[in-house]
Amino acid sequence: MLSIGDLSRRTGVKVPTIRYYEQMGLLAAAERSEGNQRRYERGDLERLAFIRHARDLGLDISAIRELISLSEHPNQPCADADRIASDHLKAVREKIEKLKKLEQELARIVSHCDGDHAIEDCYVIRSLSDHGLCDGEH
Amino acid sequence: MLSIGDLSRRTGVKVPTIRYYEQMGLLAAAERSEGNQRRYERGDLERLAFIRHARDLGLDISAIRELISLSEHPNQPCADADRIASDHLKAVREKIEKLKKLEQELARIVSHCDGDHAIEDCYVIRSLSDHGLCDGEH
DNA sequence: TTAAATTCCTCTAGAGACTAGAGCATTTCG
DNA sequence: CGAAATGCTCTAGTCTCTAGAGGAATTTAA
Ligand SMILES: [Zn+2]
Ligand SMILES: [Zn+2]
Ligand SMILES: [Zn+2]
Ligand SMILES: [Zn+2]
Repeated sequence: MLSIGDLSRRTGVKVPTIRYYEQMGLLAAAERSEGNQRRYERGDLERLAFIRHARDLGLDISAIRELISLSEHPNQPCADADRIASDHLKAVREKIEKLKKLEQELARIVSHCDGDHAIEDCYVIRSLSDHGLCDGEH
Repeated sequence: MLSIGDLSRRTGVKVPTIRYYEQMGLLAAAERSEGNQRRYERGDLERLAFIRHARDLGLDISAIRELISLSEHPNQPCADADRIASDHLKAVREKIEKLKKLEQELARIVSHCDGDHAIEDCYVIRSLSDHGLCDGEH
């Protein structure tokens, strides 16, 4: 039986975060010691590692909740799990595209300023005041 | 004199957001009508457009607050403004790098699953359970 | 065995950048 | 003049945690 601190050390998930996941319904409510402290076993360790890995890949809590509930029906088809992952991949790609546009615009703005003149002539300030100076939309 | 709704229509910033910016100290507290409604003039329009553009470029409230206070000292050197923009550009680039790693990993995971088998054999679920199947870190 | 050190408990609040809604007041238009 | 549109303040909710208060349980060392 592991304490919440043990679980935390073994998974790299902070103690309050573990309690938060329990509250959000990702982890089943743990058994308790006589003194009301949480006690975990191997299965909880695995599930928390699953959650952690999914979070690291950027999935949100509700997606993880779905994935967990899917994984509890091993004989069902995996189409839903596939869709969740594909949707997330799509969202990540869209985010990258947006950030790339920002990056281009910001790089252009920064390149016009050598940091060595007065604010009133500064291209950084001027281009923030006037989107007309930008190349694209954002 | 413009009402808050006029300002909103002309800048594309929603009314509650304008009030929020005032509360955060980005916009000066507006003059008021006899009936206590906010009244704006041209200068406020320009400042709000500045804020909006900076937000669209991903700068956060505190960076914008700094930029505004810098722009009120037109004769000072622009090194600080330059630094704020460069730091932000750097942060955007780092975010892109992280997302690209996620994208690769997710694309790999999704490509191993055709969505047409049982959950217990599903590569999506298995790779979430085991980071060892991943190519890189995240 | 007992005292000290560590870990644990619950609950509340805060982060960031808004957004939604309640309940009421003012302004505008026909 | 009366209805519709717009405005006001205040509170609470979004999301994923994180920090802290105040107190209880557990572990370690003397
Ligand atoms: Zn400059
Ligand atoms: Zn622009
Ligand atoms: Zn599959
Ligand atoms: Zn991984």
